[in-house]
Amino acid sequence: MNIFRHFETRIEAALNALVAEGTLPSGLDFSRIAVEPPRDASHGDLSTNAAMVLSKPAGMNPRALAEKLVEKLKSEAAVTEVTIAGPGFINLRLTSEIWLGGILDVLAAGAAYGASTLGAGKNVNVEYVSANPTGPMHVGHVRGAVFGDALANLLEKVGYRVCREYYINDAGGQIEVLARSAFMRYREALGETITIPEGLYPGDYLVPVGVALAKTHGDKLLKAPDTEWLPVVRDTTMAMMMDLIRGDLAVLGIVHEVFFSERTLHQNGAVEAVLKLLDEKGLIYTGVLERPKGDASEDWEERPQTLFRSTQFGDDQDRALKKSDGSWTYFAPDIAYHYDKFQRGFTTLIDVWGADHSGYIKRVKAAVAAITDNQAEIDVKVCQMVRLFRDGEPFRMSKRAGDFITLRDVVDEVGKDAVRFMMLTRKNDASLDFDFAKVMEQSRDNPVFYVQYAHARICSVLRNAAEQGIDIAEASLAKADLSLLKDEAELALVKQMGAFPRAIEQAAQAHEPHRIAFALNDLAASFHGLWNKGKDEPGLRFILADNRDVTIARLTLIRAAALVLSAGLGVLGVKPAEEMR
RNA sequence: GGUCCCGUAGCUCAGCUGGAUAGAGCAUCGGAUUUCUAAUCCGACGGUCACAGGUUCGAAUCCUGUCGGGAUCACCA
Repeated sequence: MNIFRHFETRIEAALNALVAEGTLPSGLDFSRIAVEPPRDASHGDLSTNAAMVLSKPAGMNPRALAEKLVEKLKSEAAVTEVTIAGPGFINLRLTSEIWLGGILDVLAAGAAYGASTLGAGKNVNVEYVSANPTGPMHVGHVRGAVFGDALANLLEKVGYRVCREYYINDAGGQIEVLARSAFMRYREALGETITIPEGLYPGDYLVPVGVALAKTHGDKLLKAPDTEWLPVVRDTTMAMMMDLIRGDLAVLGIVHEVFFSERTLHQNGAVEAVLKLLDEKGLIYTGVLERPKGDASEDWEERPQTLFRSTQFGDDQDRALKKSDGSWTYFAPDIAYHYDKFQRGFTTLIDVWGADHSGYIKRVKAAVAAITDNQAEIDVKVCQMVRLFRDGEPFRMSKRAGDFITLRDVVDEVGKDAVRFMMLTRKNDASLDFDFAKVMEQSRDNPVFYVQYAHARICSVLRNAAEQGIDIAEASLAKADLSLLKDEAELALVKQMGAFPRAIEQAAQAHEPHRIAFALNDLAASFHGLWNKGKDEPGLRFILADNRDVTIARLTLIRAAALVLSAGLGVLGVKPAEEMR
């Protein structure tokens, strides 16, 4: 049971009762009412702003309204005290039984703890990574990949049906460049000595592609004209690059359900179709864009182009759909792509992009609004840059060919779990510092370690208990007398666990998985604090030789805490550590 | 120049979609260990929430403007 959600409904019931007896007018909007933990725990267990929010529409003084509401809430089960504070906050204090009961919920739910039906099975499409298929993924892709994946997990956790999607940019000019680069490697594989010309991809990840081409085609392609070998080489290369990328993503534990090819949109006429749709709405014209202000470059020239009236949907400028030579811009198939998502039944779209694409948000939102007649909502999450540090020193990747840090480099050095957690310790729209040393550091300062250590510590205590012959089977723990948990720090931990489902829901609604990382850090802090309290007061230790019942109750408590930690880590895609070594 | 993001303690950052006396970690200072792993914990110190207006019962949070930092810009993808 989500205690906050439970009391939300109880408060609404109380308000409805007040409406029924004429104390409050009907037709009030309850949507802004919040039930939350008070900022200061001394105020109580729960706090609601109901009286303040409803005061104006009800035409009542907030405190007077609060008093009426308090009358109703006093009789509520599990409520021990109701007070009015400040401008009209209503603070509730609950029995410790109801909080302690939450421990059983955790045990019953296990790693699924915090799951809810908020999303009601609604389809959500999360598009993330979508890196150009021209080589292995580099470190710059990692944050968006982890963010998108954790967000997808989070939405699934609260009951959405999530489609994880990757848009393959396999139609642009860079694909031909890639194919030509692979062709060089093909010649190399046939025994030629090659030098990769300027402008082609020099990376040696194409060497296996050349070998594969040579194996399949022998020297047949050498004699063929461009028009013949190019499609062959392109398709083979693309397939191998996507395998490479899927492998990279797998290293991070990421698996997409749908890989959507841009090229298919050109081939099946979807781009023309969506342009026709926009044209019928009168949103397309031929015109000339103005020179961007502040652009003093020489090579600017006026060009008549096919333009989309994105300014009608909040964009700053109309946007080109065709280049001056009549071919499509990148934007045109992208509209078709988003329309395709809509046609596949998605009315909630989330795109995860890097900071370098932020200038693209308005036009895509405009396009989605236009083609779906505002029937779909799209949220574009931009992940700001990751700055890399080694031992506190920033370092940049040089642009020189081949000299970039790959996703695999990072994962090989610090491990999948550390990378994933660290990437989620900032909100997406703030830039993030990633220090290789800090991620591996075993200290309070490193949240990756700190949270893992809390979990491992609990596992360690449970192992010790088992060695001492204490039955820690789930079924036995479920029968513990939890009323023996009386210490303030114990109850604080229990309340924090009880608030966890709420944290999950709010993170999901805000599309902000980083909040889970912070909630876990807080939970770990409460546990470490409790553990250490047992040092000062031996009577508070988890395992007491002379009191089996209290021991069982405490082991149940920390077992539940471990489950909550692993539930949260699960959302982040991080495996909880059983021990630290 | 336009657009987007950021600006909160000396440093790195949270701040629950507008709530109560703005919170953590690091650093500094003072404490706790024959350990259920001290790889941890407890306490103290530390703030004009960049600045100026506005909206209202109430603003770090929303709006306008200014300043500072970053990203980005028309036929690349």
